[in-house]
Amino acid sequence: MLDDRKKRVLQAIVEEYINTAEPVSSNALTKSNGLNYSSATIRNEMADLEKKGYLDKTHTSSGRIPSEKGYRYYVDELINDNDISVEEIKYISSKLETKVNEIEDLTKLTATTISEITHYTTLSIGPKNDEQLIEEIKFVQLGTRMIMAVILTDNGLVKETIIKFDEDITAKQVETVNYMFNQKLKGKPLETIKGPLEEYLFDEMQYSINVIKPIIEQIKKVLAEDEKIYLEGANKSFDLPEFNSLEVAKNFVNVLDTKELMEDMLNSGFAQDINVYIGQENEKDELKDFSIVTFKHKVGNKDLGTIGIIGPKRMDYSKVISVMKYISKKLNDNS
Amino acid sequence: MLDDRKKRVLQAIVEEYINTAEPVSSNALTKSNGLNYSSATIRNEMADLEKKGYLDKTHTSSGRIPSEKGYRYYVDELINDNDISVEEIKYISSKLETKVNEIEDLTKLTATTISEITHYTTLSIGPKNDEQLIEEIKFVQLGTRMIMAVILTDNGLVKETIIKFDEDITAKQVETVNYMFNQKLKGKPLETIKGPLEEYLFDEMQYSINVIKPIIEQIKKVLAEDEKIYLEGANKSFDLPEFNSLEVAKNFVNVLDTKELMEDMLNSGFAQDINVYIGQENEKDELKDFSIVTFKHKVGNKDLGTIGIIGPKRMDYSKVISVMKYISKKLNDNS
DNA sequence: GTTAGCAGTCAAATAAAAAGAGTGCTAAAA
DNA sequence: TTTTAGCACTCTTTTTATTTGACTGCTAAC
Repeated sequence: MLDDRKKRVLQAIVEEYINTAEPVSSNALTKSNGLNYSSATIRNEMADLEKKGYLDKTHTSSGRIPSEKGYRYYVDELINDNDISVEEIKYISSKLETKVNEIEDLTKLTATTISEITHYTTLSIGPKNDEQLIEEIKFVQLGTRMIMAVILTDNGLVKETIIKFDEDITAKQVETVNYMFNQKLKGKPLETIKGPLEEYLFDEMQYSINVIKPIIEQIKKVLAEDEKIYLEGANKSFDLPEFNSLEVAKNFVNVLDTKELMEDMLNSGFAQDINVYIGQENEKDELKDFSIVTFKHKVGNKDLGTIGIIGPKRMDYSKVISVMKYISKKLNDNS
Repeated sequence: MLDDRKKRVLQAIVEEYINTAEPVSSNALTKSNGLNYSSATIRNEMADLEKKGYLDKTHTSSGRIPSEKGYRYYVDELINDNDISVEEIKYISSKLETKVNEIEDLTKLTATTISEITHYTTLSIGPKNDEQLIEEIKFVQLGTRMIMAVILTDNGLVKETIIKFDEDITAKQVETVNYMFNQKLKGKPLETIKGPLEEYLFDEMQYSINVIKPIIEQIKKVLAEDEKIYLEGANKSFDLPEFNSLEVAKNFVNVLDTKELMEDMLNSGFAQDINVYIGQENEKDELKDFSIVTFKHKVGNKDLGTIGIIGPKRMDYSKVISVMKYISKKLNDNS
């Protein structure tokens, strides 16, 4: 579609703009990137690229900036997905050696690492747990009126919650509950608990409904609770020139303060493990000014959670994607 | 020190400025607050108050704004600490009826409520736990190579963590560990665990040092982990005119993104249960543009955590303090 | 196909002028 | 002695005009 020189011009403009945040002039390009043509020639190419929709102007006599279509073409066709230095590789390796006990901690650690290398704001969320299978539910008595429920899944997820009662609980009761829950739920997907659990548990346990009811309520509540989203490096974005616009800055804080938006970001359709959404490609209006790169974090087929990067459309896609790919490879090699 | 009319003028200026965010002119005051004097008279009073340091001007011919000394005087002497409407009382009551299972959840709930009523950004942190006494430590086997430790304190705090091993663990070992830890730690303050625990546990348990060592490490790690700080309503601040200055906005995001600053805010000396820090009164430079109100949240003598409000110096101190006092009273009455 | 060169465009920076909100002070009134 | 009317003066904000400079588009020559 685009001939070779046009591709080179487009790539040069995108990369220059990512670096400088200033509209790129024909003159600026003659010096760089092996584009040994006069500015007039470049100007002709630029005019063509603009006509085709890959470039925009901020005003009639300004330099060019990439359009969203331009960024998209760059991401799909021109990107260098190995844009990662030796130092960065070293840094990532050392970070990933940290020992963690819970899955979510690994995802958080990865998110932090990405944020540190790319200088963008990252979000992370633990694995979706609905499909995970219940391996065991343990009930531990913590006091005369307090027990703890611990749910283990085949994926290594551990979820625990405390349940308080208005009356004393006997060890026998805990034991019965323990037996009953495991009897009914072992091997079932975690989402079973979210369903009408009462029905088939109550029948058999009429005798201690006042014990079992608060348990079910609390467990449901904990599982229903929105997953925690971890935010890393919010202030980093504010050093970018885009955020000198109060409107953009406000919008950004608003996004980070609105859980639904963040969940939406992290859960948008996953054609690939790495997905890029540029400006208007985001469904939510609030995100139209930003680009988002999501990264489905997994080892083998085991889902570890999702990491999202949010930044300006003028994001360093090469760097971001390179880092994600490298981390993904590294994690899978290690295991 | 200040005669009655001066107090009334100062109070009117502070309140007017809190409402409008605009320098207050002598004219604006003649209409309000039962100050039935001509603007010239008010001007004379204002000039006096300025000479005494309670007011500032933004330029020679501008209206007046309160100085930090002015705000301080207002907070100490002129404030109405019952500035709370029937609707607000209803709202708070309904909120506080929500059943919560963990202390931190109550503190979080309270923080959310305060944020919703005052429209300021709030931070909250759970109770300091160092002085709490260990009531019991339970070890629960979750798998052949995984156990969970649950620490209960006299204050109702529950802290749990997972420990993974490189080799299989027997039920007998867990039992021994259980016995040993409780033997040594029951009734001791939680901070004991942070100390050189190994010394007197290792001696007696040489035989299973490879079991006990990872346990100690992990428990220490969990307790050492910085307390989680919950943030509520960050974007609310951005609607305030103060935050139209990019510098202020940036500073604010920076504060909220820097854990140490937030911890500092929440832990500054507690002469009273409610403390107000106005602008320069804050120790940290980064907070000099803001006012902070901290609220030591407790029932009886039981510490439940701390809540902090951060906003511009032009904060509605009356509202904030009234809400805090009301919640405090309410909680203590209920229990 | 490429390039030099020039006219034309627009944003950004600088300067000058006008409008408006308030104060401080003085002298008169209460 | 306290209060107030009124006016000159100050300083910000808004508006308008002017200049500068970075680019482009286009044409004609290479």
